[in-house]
Amino acid sequence: MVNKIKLARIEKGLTQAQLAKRVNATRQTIGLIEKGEYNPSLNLCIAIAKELEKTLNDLFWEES
Amino acid sequence: MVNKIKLARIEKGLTQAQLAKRVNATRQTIGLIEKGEYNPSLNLCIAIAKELEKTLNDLFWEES
DNA sequence: AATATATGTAATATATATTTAACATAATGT
DNA sequence: ACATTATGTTAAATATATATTACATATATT
Repeated sequence: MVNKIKLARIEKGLTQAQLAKRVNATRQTIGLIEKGEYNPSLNLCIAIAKELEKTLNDLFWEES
Repeated sequence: MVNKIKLARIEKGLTQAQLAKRVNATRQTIGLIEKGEYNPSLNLCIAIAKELEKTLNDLFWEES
């Protein structure tokens, strides 16, 4: 399963480092979130979503 | 502005303590989230949304 | 071959979310 | 009046998200 965040980031033509800078995070944090090994804060999720022109549901929600 | 989470919780007929228990959090944490003074973790947001039968966007997303 | 870029990963430090415990108040029921 | 329930709030302790620094690798470019 390829990550939705990674896909959205690549669609926007951004590197991990570029996205990190725009959301005031580090490259490492972005990498871990994309790996799905993280439990990021709501504010960071919102910042990422806005930067990638997606919503929270688009990137972080899965119907079960 | 009354909180969307508080509204959804009351609609479900739950107290802060009851919701807290169901999402493995404390009453205080729920209270602070409802006050909007908190930056909760994504996992907690997801747990709250599922328990209240809402989505992340319903409770935590605002168009700007 | 050498350099630059993008990403993976690990150790330690720091900031902050969350818990625990406690006390306060308002509302309700007996 | 008394007890109970729901919520507000605060202080200190604990867990964990995030930053910082560093090194490694793979790929592309010159």
